[in-house]
Amino acid sequence: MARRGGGEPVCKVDFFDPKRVASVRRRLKPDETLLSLAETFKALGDLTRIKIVFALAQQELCVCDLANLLGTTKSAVSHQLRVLRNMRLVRYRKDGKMVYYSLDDDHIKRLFDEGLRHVEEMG
Amino acid sequence: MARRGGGEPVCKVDFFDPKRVASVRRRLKPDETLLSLAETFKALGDLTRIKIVFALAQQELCVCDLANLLGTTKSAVSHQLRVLRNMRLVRYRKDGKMVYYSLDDDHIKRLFDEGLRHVEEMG
DNA sequence: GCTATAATTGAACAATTATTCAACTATCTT
DNA sequence: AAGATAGTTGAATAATTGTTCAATTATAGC
Repeated sequence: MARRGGGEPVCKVDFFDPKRVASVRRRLKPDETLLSLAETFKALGDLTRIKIVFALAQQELCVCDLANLLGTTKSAVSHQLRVLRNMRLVRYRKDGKMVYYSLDDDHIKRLFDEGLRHVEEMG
Repeated sequence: MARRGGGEPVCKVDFFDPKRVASVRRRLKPDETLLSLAETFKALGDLTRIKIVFALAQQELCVCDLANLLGTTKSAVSHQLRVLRNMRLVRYRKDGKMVYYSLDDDHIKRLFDEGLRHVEEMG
């Protein structure tokens, strides 16, 4: 998001179908819900994080495993895991010094698979 | 993405489980596929675009309708529609001066609904 | 207590992004 | 042909984002 200036937003629309618009507006979910939804998708909208999710869909892994798999640092992975944690996409358990991550629930795998199907049928 | 400097990437990982990592790496999809997937999710990862997708899931709308619904300009909507078009999330048909947009296929609706279910169960 | 290792965190910076504005194309009406 | 309207596009800019580096926390073994 990136609004400019401070002026009030002006709707430069010349013509629209009030019936169509009203009908959709009535069914529109609250901003709060849609924002959470957008943020969930955004959390999946990065190559590194998608790889993390794919990997965790196979099996539980520690931060070191992920860093090695992705060829990056533990720090970078940890930062990205936080994004996924914030959106409740992954969970973790501690075992001594290690922290093992896994997908939070089956929704995530279904979401991932549904997206993959779209991409693979896109050609 | 935002790499800094020019040095070669260094893997600062001290220890990892080679068996686990190798097993996951073997099943990892090609970068190209995962990048498309990430970009698809990224296209859905914005409040304005999520609202557009939600609206189009209800019914076909023209750019003016969308601009009015979202309280923004046709220009802003048009820019965002291009992002969605690029990822084949929406299609359009022209009718005179008007351009009517709709969701490209049922995958999109399922993807959206699956995400919504996750968010609404998140609490 | 001391050292080593796993992971997290905050600051900094380059890259990316969303909206605005202005200019433009295309289509309809007269 | 001229004027009006629907939509697209490019440039500019403020905000956001991902990785790196350095410092820190927490646990294990000696």
